[in-house]
Amino acid sequence: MKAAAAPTDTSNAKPRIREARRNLYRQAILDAAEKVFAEEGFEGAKMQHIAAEAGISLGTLYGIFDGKTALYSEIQSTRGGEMLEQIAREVERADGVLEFTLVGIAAYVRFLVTRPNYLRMHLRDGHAWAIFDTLKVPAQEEQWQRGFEMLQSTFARGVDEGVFVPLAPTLMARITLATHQIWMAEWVESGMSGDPEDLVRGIQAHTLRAFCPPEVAARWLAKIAGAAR
Amino acid sequence: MKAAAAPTDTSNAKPRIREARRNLYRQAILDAAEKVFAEEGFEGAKMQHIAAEAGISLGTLYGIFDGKTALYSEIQSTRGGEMLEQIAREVERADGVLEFTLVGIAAYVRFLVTRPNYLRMHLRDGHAWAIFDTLKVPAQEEQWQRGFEMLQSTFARGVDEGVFVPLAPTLMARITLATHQIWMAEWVESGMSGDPEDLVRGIQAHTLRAFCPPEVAARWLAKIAGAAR
Amino acid sequence: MKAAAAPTDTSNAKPRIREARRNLYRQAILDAAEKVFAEEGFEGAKMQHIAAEAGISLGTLYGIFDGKTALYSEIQSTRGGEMLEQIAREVERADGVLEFTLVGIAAYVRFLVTRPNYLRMHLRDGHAWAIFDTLKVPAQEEQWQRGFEMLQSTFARGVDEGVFVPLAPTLMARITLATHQIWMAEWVESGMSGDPEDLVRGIQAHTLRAFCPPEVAARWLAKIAGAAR
Amino acid sequence: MKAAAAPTDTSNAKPRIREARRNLYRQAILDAAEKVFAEEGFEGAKMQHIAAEAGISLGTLYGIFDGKTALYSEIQSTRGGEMLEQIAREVERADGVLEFTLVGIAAYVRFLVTRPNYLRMHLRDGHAWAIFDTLKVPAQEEQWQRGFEMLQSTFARGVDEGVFVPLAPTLMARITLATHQIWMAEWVESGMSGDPEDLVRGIQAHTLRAFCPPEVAARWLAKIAGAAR
DNA sequence: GATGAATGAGCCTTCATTCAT
DNA sequence: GATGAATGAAGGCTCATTCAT
Repeated sequence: MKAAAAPTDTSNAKPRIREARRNLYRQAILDAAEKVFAEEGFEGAKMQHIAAEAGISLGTLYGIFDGKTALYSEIQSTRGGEMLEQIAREVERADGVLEFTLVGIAAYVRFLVTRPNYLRMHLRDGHAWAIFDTLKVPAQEEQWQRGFEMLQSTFARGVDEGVFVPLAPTLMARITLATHQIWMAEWVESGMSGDPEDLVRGIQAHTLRAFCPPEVAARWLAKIAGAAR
Repeated sequence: MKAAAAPTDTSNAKPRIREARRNLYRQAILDAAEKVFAEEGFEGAKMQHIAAEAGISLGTLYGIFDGKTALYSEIQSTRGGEMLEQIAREVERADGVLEFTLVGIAAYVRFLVTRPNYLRMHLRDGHAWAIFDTLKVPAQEEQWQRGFEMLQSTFARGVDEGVFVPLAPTLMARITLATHQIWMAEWVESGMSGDPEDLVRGIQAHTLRAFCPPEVAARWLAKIAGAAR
Repeated sequence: MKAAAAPTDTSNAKPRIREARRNLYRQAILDAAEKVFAEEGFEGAKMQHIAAEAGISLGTLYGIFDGKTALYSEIQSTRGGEMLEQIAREVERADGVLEFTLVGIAAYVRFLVTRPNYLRMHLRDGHAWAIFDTLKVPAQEEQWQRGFEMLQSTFARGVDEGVFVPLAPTLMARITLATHQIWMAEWVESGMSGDPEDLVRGIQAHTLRAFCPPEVAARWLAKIAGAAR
Repeated sequence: MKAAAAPTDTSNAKPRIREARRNLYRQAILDAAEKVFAEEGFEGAKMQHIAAEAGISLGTLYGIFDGKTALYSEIQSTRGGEMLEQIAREVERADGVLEFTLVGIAAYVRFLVTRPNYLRMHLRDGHAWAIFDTLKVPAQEEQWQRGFEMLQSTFARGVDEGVFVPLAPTLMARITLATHQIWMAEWVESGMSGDPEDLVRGIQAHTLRAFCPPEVAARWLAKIAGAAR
């Protein structure tokens, strides 16, 4: 029968190829969804719109993701994981709590700055991450838990070592993130045209001023300025 | 002739009562809506749900407010206005830029802490106020513009006088608000049981550390600690 | 108790007075409804609007009429009855079938011309009266049946006497009415400013031409022209 | 490479089929809507009802038409256009103003008689076309304007040539249409069982009697009677 | 009796999701 | 596997009608 040769028939494709195509779609969908969620928000985003943006059909989309929520969830999970990995990778070569913190900030900002759509989704969620029961999907929560713990424990250590003023580490972590977001929101608003490294230094400086005892802050602020020269 | 008593005459005292009841409903609706918006967000909120929460019918709700957007808008407008007024009233007796800032922070926090539902709506909006084009209703924008200008110009003055480090006033204003919100989010999350005055002092201290030169920060931190004793 | 003297209390009014007031309301409502139905059509008309136009409350309106349909029905019934009565009164002094017809036309037109709102309702209904199953209310049907019979039997007699060409009397009656309506629609459209007597003569002439044998038409057209001098 | 057969390629023959099915639905919807509008009127018609009548779901209906008004508009526009075209086509072979008029009448009647639902919608609108500002949709107005001009200018020419009595062409056009409608309403009411050609001849005869000088009318009435033998 | 505030059924429309082709 | 047409549940809003004051 000639049916087997119909253009859409892929039943004789090797599993490897099938998997590869599936991953291709997956990525295209995630990219498209990120863009649409960034522009329209979760409720405003239409599945049809996402499928069109990805250049596939609704059916294919649903064949790969279970629904709108699952898709959203997946983005948060994937991007969040990537972000955490990248941060973890970069902070490895850091020496000491403060350098660890500053490098982490830089990694975090650099990651988001190169993923503007995810950044915009992130900013849209606002402080949702700071009040966990308003998060749309559990995946977000898990990621944030992991990231938070990393950040929190760093702050806790820093407080112990005296490089940070005595504040609740949780609060410090949240404020740090919120501050980052404000800075990046401004960067988005101004057309994403500013130099991301200025952004990094600005946030680092602010963090030092906000959380370190004066003399510690002064020392490190000088270092940053020196590096920027 | 006693024409004034003709059957169709309603000019007696009725309007007063009518008005009173109307205001009663109005308030009940606003409270209910605030609660529902706080819990479900704008898109997730259902008019039917709001009406039920207010203990009235859909028809009555629509008799008083023009629709979902109008209702949301009204809350933002009213609460936003109240908040700005309260802040303006309290900062009047402040002396100097820094005291002005600290009193303003206290007023802002105290206002929101006593309106938890509005606070939660506020936190839901997240940074929408920081990227103006994502605001849902014009009323919100106007309010924020006014509030922002107040805050910004204060920071600008403070930078000129040397009580603040040299940062862009817009950024300072946004960071301040974001930080407040984080602190309050944590307070909400912990069941709204902590002493709001601790909240006030925490935020004030953080603001001082983050934006003032060390010696200025030190002096005022001492003052705050003294007052709290 | 002083309650008995409250302005809206009418329990001690004499039945005569009560009846009189009721009729007063009745008329006010009918006038208001006629106007609103004329302007907005049946579906577009709002009971609230009608009550306001009549200067009374919705409750009073519903105390006197059973609902929107009943109100509409009542107008059709009342106005239709009035119209038929007036026509019957005027044609009494007519001599012969043709004069009877011409006087009837005049009476019909004069009636509607002095009730522009009812006329507009009438025109809005279009040919509803010509396809009985689209009539909104039974009252309309009864009235039209009576009026139709009058007109039909006149045409039937005229056909017998040879003053009309042989056509189905029902059809003749309907065409006559439709033609009237067109003429009046034009009059309404032009701002109701033309002389109604020109309208009467125009319609009479058209009817003569359309339904009489040539020589009969010619004779009566001359009479009409003569009367108009 | 056989890129044309890639899984996401749909450029084959599918669009043809899709278009065909779409047109099928389109027609089914238009038919259903025509019927429902005919029976219930515009306001009374429910979209759910139309979808059910067409044997499809609401979603599909809305996928093809933008809404109730658009659907109504489309019917008026399409049917009106078809009618005008058919009339224009048939009157082409007419010779002289009077034959032109008679052929036009025949074409108009024959068109509506074969589209009973559109006819009933048409009759429901009543004289709306005679008072343009009551038309529901712009599409209707345009169609009527075009048709009217055709009819009017024919009457105007006929008046000039002396084959019609001197009456305002606008009025003549309107009366003609109203008369047609009455005749057709009767035909509908009687179960649409009468011979449409009788209808045509009846209306033609009436038009001749109503608008032509006696001798002209006599001559053409004889012609019609001859043709019917 | 008079009022008009209150009710809630019902309608148009959207969009996440399914499934026949 | 891929498609996208088809589905229908659900929500915002209106307005005829009722009934407590």
